[in-house]
Amino acid sequence: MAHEHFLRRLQIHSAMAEDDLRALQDLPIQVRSLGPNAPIVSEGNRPTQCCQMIAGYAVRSKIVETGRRQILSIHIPGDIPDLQSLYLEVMDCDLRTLGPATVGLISHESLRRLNRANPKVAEALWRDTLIDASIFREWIANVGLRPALRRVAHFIAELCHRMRRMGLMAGDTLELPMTQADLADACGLTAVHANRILLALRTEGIVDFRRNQLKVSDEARLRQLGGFDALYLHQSPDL
Amino acid sequence: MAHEHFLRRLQIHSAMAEDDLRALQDLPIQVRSLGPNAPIVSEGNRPTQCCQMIAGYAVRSKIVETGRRQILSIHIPGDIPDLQSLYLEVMDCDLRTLGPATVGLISHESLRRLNRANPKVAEALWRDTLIDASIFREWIANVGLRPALRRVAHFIAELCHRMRRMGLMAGDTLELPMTQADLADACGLTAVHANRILLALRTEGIVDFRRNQLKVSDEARLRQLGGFDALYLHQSPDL
DNA sequence: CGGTGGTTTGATCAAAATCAAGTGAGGTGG
DNA sequence: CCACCTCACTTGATTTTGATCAAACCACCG
Repeated sequence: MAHEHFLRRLQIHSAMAEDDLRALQDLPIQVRSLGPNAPIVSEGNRPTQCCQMIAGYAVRSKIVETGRRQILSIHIPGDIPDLQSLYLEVMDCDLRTLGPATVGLISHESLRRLNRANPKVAEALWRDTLIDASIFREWIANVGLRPALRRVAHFIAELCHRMRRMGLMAGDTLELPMTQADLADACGLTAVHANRILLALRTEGIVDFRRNQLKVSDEARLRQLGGFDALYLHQSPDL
Repeated sequence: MAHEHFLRRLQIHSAMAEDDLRALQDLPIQVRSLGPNAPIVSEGNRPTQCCQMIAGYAVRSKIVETGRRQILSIHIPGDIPDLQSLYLEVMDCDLRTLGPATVGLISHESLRRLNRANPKVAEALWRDTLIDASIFREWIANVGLRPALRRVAHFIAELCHRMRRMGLMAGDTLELPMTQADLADACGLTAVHANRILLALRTEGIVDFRRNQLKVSDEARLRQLGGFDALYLHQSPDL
């Protein structure tokens, strides 16, 4: 079922009644499989649909004048990484897959109609974009003032928390098709330095990330190192 | 009139009909004067109202485990820096004034009621929070991968653009009650280094920021240096 | 007049970038 | 099946950027 993760995602922060859920489930969705590193939408585009992650990962990113790339967010199944495009005409960043991924496309038109018809759903989607913004705030602080080791730790801690919460990470390992250069771009580091940080985390016995396999041996220390506190993810209190 | 800047602000990105504007104007608002560096809301709070800037500046910020502070955004008259609190229960960052400021408080209840009654207005406010998020994205890229000089240049270029657009900056100077330490916190630098960067910008004849007075002598070079492109501010095309 | 908070300057240090050269695994075509 | 290629990763040496430490300086204020 294409909507399964999506509904779970929204219910993490917004309580909804049966008919709200049904209305969401009735949204027409067009499923598409994408290869690794495939563009979904790019800066300057004017999309007419939103993209919901069904399987795999995607990242939003920007290129600055010096040619370097910054990853702004990472997205997991259930996320709608470009929900902002529903009310912002033009994309201000790129969105592309990390590994192979499958996404569901939902037209702006059907989403806007649903928003007008169902304020509860509109509120949930709005809240979703607000949490998106909250994560950006945390990332500004992360790249702005944490040293590299803590910065990488925070990134991994957040990812694990979000994956676990969606039931997508059972034990302590995760399939994560991300190169060290990608990780570097997400943390505002160079690939070389990211490599050394990963080595440090490995020898410390905290996390081992190699060959697209992430193994978290000491999640408590990881969180503590990264100063990770899930408050900014705004999940409902009983989760 | 307390709503003046606020309405202008919303109309920068959202076209609204007469009665939408009137509905906004009818929102009950409680005006309050604040001293410099005064807290408005803090991380962990559960506010029941939003704060609209009428005069002066405010910043949102976070403190991380190492004790350092990161400024996440700067707010000018017309902004609603904590609009996100309308649908996010608990504050994930602090909000405080920079210099003396006057703000207008609007209850969540009245805003939520207006949102339900008037979808056009709800859409405008939603869009406002989406632009807020877009600015965060730009800031992640700014602190993540620009060297200090460009970073400060981008910060100042953005501020000038936003002020000018609101009709709050006529010539090339601006009253800006911000210390060099504040500027450093906004750019993820130390105060000492921020000082040296400001010196460089001054001797280059680009901007002169001293004693709360910002003078922009060469805005073109400032923008070019900071790689500033207003796209991410999502103003309507005719502005 | 002496505080105090903000700014300036200098000297030193540490973190991360850059430059450079490998290694190693997987994939393709001869 | 092997040779070769490419891309990701690794490691070392060096340089740059910005942080840290320390000490003045300055303006404003009580």
